[in-house]
Amino acid sequence: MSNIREVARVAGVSVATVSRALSHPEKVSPASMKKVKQAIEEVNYRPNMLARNFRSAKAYSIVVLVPDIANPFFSLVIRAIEDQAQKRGYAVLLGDTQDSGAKEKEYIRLVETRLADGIIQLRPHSPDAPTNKALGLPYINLCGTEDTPGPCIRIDNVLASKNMVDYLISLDHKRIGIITGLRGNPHTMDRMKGYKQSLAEAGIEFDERLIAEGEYSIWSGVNAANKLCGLDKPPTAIMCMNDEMAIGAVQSLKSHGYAVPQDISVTGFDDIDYARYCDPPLTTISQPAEDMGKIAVDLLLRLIEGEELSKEEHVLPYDFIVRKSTDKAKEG
Amino acid sequence: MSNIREVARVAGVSVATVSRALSHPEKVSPASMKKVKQAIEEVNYRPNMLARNFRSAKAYSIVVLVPDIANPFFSLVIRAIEDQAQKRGYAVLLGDTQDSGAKEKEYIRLVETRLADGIIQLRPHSPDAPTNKALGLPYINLCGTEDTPGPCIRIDNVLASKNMVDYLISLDHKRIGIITGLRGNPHTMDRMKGYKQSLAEAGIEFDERLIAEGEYSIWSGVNAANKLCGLDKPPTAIMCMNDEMAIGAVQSLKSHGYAVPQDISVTGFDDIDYARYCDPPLTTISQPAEDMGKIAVDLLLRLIEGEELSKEEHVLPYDFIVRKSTDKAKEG
DNA sequence: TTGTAAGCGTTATCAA
DNA sequence: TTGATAACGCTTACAA
Repeated sequence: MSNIREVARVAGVSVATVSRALSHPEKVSPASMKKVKQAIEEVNYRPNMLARNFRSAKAYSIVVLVPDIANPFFSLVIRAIEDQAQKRGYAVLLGDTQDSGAKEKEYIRLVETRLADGIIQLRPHSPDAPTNKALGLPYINLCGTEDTPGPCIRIDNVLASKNMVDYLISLDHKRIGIITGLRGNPHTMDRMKGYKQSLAEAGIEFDERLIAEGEYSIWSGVNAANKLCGLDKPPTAIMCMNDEMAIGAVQSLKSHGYAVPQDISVTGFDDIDYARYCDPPLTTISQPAEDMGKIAVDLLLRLIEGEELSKEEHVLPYDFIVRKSTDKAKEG
Repeated sequence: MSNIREVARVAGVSVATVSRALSHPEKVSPASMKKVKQAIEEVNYRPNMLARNFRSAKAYSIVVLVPDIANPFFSLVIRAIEDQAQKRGYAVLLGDTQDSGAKEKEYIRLVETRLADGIIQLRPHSPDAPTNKALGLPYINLCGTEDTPGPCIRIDNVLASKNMVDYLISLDHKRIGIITGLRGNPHTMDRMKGYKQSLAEAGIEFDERLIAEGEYSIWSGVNAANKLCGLDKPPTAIMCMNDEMAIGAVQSLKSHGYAVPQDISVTGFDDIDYARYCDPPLTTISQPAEDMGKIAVDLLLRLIEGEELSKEEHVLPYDFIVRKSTDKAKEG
């Protein structure tokens, strides 16, 4: 494979001139430029970026850590990250952790060993995650919560959740079930907080029995809804902490003979593509996935370029989307 | 940041010994090993992989080109690719092309400039794609068709499609509509071929009017189904070339007052997660996404390591999955 | 504007 | 088993 020396030889100039022609064209005379270009053509030269990166001590790549790339909401965000990163000249290293601390660690090592310049992590902050010990590395948290230390980009989950319950209450619902994520998950805690706030404001007593724990998968939504169906007095509305669980819940309710929304209203969270096409289409919260991804990249690159952002927080607006999965409560 | 020289100095050995201690531990005496390990701890040394890669002229990373990461089937495959690549010591650079030739080119350049060692592309072969001109680079095609040149991993789309139509015919369907992808797409062509084969074998005449063109999105499935609904004699079954279009079709049929499957049967392709949870759950073809991803990585690494695989083809088995979206035809 | 040459951190060759 | 040293391809002072 041809290298810069070869080009210099063919062009009849020095390697420095070739290097300059490529990186700082303004510092090279038109005559040299032409010779260099011709030589590059002639020997079919492709700069060795491995050498350039090594020399400049930058990898021009960022790691994106995600618990599961198959989650449709995450893949939307990642698509935006990839796009913006490429525009800014960075490659995206995909780190699908599957919630494994070991995998997470390996990706952190990529940054420690200079193979990547920084990390964007999609998931709420967790105090015992390896990413916390790697502090000092350029790191941006995406989709986190208020408790996330360092720069983060998110929506206000408490508020969004409260909005949703407020809306259900405005439809005269009083027994509002909730299908949560795992108890310790910060999203779960935030969204639960909004749920409780809304109930409290409306003077509705909080009822422990109306809570069913899931873990953000469709299947867990089915199970949780089964549990709520089995109550003496099932809820007239169920708020789910994401769309997948809502889709599972709807399926479960139907199989138990309940019509959605006539008998029971169901709501989701995230507004993934399928929220719009399932039956009935889901009332849900839409997070600005594309903006989040783009902002995350821009912020991370500022960190990589040495800027200090100690606690920059971007709380983005969300959309409240009403579709057909919610209706007036049957009973007063 | 500390380097190998620093470690050598602290350990009181030469840089060569430190390097060997890390890469070829068996060539180092226990005594030196111990000193090196201590020194590494002491100065908190992390090898600079940028330098290692440069020196060894390998990036230890592969590019995965995908038309759209938000497609659930692709994300399943990518998850498997990431997992296997990490196990083999390679990083995955995500290239979401959005069907843009320009983006595709930039990722090919990553390989040409040594920043990546090879490419796995998820999508059928297309004669005018930039990836074809980049021949000579380690390249594996995934989810392609029979026409794909070079090593590829796929299922037999013609056969799978024929199986599906055979099944519908066995349920007494005779007017079987088909919602296709874009006409020129090799998957579309293969699956259409299977459709026609099955009809021909059953002695059912091919009817141009029963074809509706989509482009593999939910929305296009809605549109295509709208068209089929408008026929004088709508089909009694509709085979869709992927699950997304099937989900869209089901929604359209319902909104036109048709019950699925009582009035019209619908089938999908790919068996994405939602196929199982939509209403009704889809009869579909399941592709072995995980095996495909794993095999692709193993094959690509063989190419990267210099092996010749000129035309290795892996045609994997698929599963035929019967769920509730198909039923006996109403009329004889 | 151009060329010479040092140096980035590692690995590998060779000699001891 | 170890150490000295050249080399990988590029960028960039510095000198001309």
